[in-house]
Amino acid sequence: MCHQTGRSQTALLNVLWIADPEVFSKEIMILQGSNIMNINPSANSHSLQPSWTAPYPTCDGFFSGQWHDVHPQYWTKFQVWEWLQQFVETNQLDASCIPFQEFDITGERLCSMTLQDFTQATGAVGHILYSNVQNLKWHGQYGSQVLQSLNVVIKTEQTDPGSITPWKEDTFLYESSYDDLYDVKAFSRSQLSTAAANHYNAAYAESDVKKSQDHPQRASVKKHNPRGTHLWEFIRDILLTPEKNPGLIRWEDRSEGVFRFLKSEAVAQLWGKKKNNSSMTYEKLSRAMRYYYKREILERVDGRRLVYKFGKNARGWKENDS
DNA sequence: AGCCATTTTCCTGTTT
DNA sequence: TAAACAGGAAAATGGC
Repeated sequence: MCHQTGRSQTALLNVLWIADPEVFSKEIMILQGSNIMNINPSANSHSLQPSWTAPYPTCDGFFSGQWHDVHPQYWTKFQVWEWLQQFVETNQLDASCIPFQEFDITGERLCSMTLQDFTQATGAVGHILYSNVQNLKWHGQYGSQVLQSLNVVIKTEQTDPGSITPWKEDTFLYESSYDDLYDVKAFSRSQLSTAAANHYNAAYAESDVKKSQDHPQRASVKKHNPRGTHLWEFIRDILLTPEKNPGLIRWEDRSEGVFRFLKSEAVAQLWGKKKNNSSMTYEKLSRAMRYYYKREILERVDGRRLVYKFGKNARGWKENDS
């Protein structure tokens, strides 16, 4: 298979996990929404010089004219490339995994590619790319805003009507119940890598509101819980709540409580935001995580970067826990 | 005011 | 080489 970084195993798992096209398209849309993607081809490690040279039309509106607004059949070469780049980004793959030169094609050609074409071009990742294209071809939301699409996708995940408010631009500002008021807009626009953060902040702030409304006693501060929510609970809650977790942390082994940070710095930023600490980093967050080993809230997972496992003193992460 | 749990910050060294 | 991991030390934080 193609060359990968040390993340090869987990990257593959990641890809397989994300095979659910609905989840995948949601992630794409969320990430796309914050320009997390680098659309400068020269910055890509592949240094591909695509044949398209026309500058990409400027987006005055919120993401108008980008690949997700258009049926893949009508994608330009740039849009195909953009979609691929997003795929790599979302899955934290090494860019060398994808032979970009094989995709110097228009959307029309892309849509005509068979599964075999994809697997020949990209190996094991091919079937995911193929299914994503098929999904976009037949079930995509086009012609308008990402946000509209996002709402649709979120609605499809909504099992408890009324429990989730669709995420909208104008609902960025939330009144949070117990720990802070997120100026999500100001925060997320200024941070790296945080379309994820945008979405997360909105969802997280809202669920805090809901939690305190439903369970006022839980919102009250418990003994020696100086900051309202412990770090491990914050991490757990991201994992347990898909709408809070647009590709930030992912289960590696759900039943064993093994999980992996996908966007470690973005999570740190969010933790910092929650604690009103703009200088939080993954390095500092991870030090706090390591203290949990001794308390058996976490167990070590040797040899796997960014991977942790809940320990016997961590509560509420198991599937049957409420 | 002081104690305590829980980080946060900083650091040096090691591993991947 | 960069990023992540390890863990000591000390400071900060905020509830009790």
